[in-house]
Amino acid sequence: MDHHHHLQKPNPNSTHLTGNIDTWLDFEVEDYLVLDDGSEESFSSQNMASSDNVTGSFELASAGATSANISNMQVIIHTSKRKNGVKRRKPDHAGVRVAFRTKSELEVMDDGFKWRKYGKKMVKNSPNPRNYYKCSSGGCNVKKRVERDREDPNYVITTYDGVHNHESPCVFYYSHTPLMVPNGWTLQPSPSQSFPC
DNA sequence: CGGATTTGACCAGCGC
DNA sequence: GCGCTGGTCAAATCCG
Repeated sequence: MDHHHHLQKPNPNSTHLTGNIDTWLDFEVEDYLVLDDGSEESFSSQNMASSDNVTGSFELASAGATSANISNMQVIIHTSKRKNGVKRRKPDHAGVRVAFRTKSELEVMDDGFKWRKYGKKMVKNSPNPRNYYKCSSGGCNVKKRVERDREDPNYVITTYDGVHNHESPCVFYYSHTPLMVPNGWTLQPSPSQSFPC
């Protein structure tokens, strides 16, 4: 799969961010894939290549030309979980799940999509609630969960589940090739400074 | 009034 | 089966 595309960050709508963009973009390679609870299978970059749940992974590197200090962020994509060969998830799920972890004071980040909150749950062993969102675009059943990291409350863990059947309403430039990218992100053929939203 | 959110109820896996 | 847990539903409520 593609390497080293320029990564456009999700829409950092400043009206919803108290911190600056640098805070928002403060990813570290090891920062993203900590899935929280024991029921989740989590992958490290080492074992994911051998995991049969992983359909694909790719590495995104910033071209370094912009002020965006995304450095070598890596994103995990994996399919529906299986147990004893039986899919546990509903078939209408696209089966693609992406999780990453960002340092943010805000739980909700504007990633360019419209989300409708449909649930909130306290999870075991965490003082922080987990919030459930569904993409509010018609016919698109992408979901995401947002929760604050249990052992480092400065971080927010966002898990996207599924692939949008539509483009982000705020994408102006995007590749004509339907590459698989994390929801809310777009691959760009070349570095760009413009973030239309 | 219409759409989003809140919140307890409900449900489905899973382990025992 | 039963209880625990996480995910979803939906009625009530909120808010523009």
